[in-house]
Amino acid sequence: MTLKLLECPSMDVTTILSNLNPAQEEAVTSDKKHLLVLAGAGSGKTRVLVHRIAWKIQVENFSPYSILAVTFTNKAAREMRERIDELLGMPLRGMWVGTFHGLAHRLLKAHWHDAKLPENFQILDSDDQLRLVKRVMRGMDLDEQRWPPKQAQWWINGQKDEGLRSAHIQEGGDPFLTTMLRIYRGYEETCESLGVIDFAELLLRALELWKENPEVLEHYQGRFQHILVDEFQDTNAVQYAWLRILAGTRSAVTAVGDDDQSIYGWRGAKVENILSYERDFPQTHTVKLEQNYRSTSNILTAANGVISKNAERLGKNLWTDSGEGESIALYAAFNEHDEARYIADRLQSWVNDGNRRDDSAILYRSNAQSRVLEAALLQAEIPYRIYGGQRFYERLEIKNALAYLRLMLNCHDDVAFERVVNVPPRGIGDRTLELIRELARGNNTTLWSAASLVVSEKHLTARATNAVTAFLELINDMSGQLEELPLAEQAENAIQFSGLIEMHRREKGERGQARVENLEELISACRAFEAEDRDIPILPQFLDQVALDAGDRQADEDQDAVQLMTLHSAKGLEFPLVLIAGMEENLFPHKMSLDEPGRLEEERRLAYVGITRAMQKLYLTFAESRSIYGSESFNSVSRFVRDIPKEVIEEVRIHNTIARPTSYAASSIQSDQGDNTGFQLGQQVNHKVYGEGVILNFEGNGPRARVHVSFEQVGTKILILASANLAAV
DNA sequence: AAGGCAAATGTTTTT
DNA sequence: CATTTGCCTT
Repeated sequence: MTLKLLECPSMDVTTILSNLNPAQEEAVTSDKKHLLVLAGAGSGKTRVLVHRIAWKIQVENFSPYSILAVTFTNKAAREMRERIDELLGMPLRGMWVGTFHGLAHRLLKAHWHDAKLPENFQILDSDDQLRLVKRVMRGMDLDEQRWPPKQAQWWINGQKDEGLRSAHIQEGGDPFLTTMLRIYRGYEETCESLGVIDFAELLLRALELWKENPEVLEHYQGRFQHILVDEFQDTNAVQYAWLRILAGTRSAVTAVGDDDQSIYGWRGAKVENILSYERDFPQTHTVKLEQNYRSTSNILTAANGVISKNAERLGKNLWTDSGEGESIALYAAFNEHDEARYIADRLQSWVNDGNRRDDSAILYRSNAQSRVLEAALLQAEIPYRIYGGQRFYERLEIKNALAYLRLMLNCHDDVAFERVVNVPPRGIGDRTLELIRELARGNNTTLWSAASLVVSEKHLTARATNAVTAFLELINDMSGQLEELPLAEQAENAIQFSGLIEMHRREKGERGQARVENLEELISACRAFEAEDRDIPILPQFLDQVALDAGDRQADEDQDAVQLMTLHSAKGLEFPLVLIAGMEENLFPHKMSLDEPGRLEEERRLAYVGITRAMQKLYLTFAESRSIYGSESFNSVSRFVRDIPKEVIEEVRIHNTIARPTSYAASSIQSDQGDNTGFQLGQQVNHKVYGEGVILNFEGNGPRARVHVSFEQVGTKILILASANLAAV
């Protein structure tokens, strides 16, 4: 017994500290009250966090029960827990690890009464929220053209992220503010009466719970002696306030972040929180992690070159002791198709050189860019996997199925009721529904009760009454069968009896098929779901989890595939090979961010994030001509490319010297040039002698046209189309 | 009440 | 260009 106690800690100290560099070790073992770790990209940020937790538990003998670790994404939370378990060699019990939203939810569930919420409050996702905002606005008779509901939703969330309720906001003479405020008030009231809360509300309520209930706060302040926060630069005002109040004067806080990787300002994140930290948490020890273990020095030179142009920085300089590595390739594509083809071609040789596709990624600024890239990969038969885009639990068919499950659990769930009362179509139209809504408002009851009343009091035509009755009975029957069934069977019943699956089966095209498959996927997800608490029925647990987790693991991980994603979703990831497409002004930096210096700096940080994802080889590509929304635009190469020191860049093809059409000429010439030639601008062609190339320009029409082709081997040639014998590739 | 057509509308995203 | 949204007809 004694022997064991003596033996273990010393062994653990070596395990916990082995393979840490001096800065990392300093951060892990720091015993000043608070700790701020400014961790550059690829400097071992998560590692420090995980090892510090292990240090607190195994060396300083803190109970896991007294530790709280907060992240932004479910994925990060899962990963952190796994890595701690792994390091300690056993699963941790009692420690709270979760997202801000997940933890807030947990608190509100435990203290629903003090938080002034109904016990079974529901969480609105942004789609539900938008529907509600629309509903509120319609009730106010606002012109949806003049006041877009999306904008109102955005505005409300912005206020909530700042911790402002409608009552806190001063009304000026500004008609915009007046209207937004009116909507905000109406929306607050509606949420209140429905017993639903949106994502921002989750955080705000949790903060207010503590502010207004000192005894609740006291309990958690006493419990959590150590609070650790990941991605600190992404915290918004409410999250920061939440941390401060929880920490109080006793708890020790560790914040880990990187001001250079703050890319969510548009969502309410405040980099300034890093600056306020040392002021608000006195006795802070600050450690900078600047040694990078990820990238070659050429890649870091490029990254530093880009980020150093930002004025608002705490200042860090990444370095590495690994070698220079390969130079950064820059490709000037003729248009977006040429760009995509080049990328596919580079990926092909990556694989031919014996590398895995999994180790490569194509990054872009906006999702719209993925289409062309996909087409090129498809043609080159390179398997790929797209991240982002629509999330599993946000898909229409999935949300409908979940709405049925929610109704089965609680028929007074108005949000779910509205969603599926006429899906699939069962003859309950707008007129009928409006009557039910009115009745519900008048009697201050739920839609379900109002619908029952409409039936029993025969307010409607026989046909409509029958339709409503059928719906009420359907839900009743389905709820009746709920008892004691495994979750997967409950879901299967919901999908089956509601007619959802039948509706999508009949839907024509691939879309219907995909939706049927998604519904089946939902059943598998139910089968795989494990209840956290065995004493509570499984369905409500599942629905809560689903509300807080987008379910982004849907992509099948089996196949070795190239990863496609936006620069935003690439944060936190790394790949030996990275290709960043669309390095053009107006696209990246995006034209919407050009006017405000602050937003431009954020774009620059995004470029920094993108570049630092690369471990071995980085390609940057841009297109001289790109069609966006059908019309062609000519953008110059991104300023971020120009900020990379020349000596680490290798231009793949000398910029062709052929005068490219000005936008004026383009509109008049392009419509008739190249007609009847069988080829188009930017097309990849093959020539018997010169090899492969891309069509840059036409002179004249038909077979007698002359064509400018840029060949990979021999540069640009001008050929007579009729005698050149070009073959399409 | 449901299906069809014209018009509008396009960053980034987690929870 | 492509997709979604709203309006209008049947």
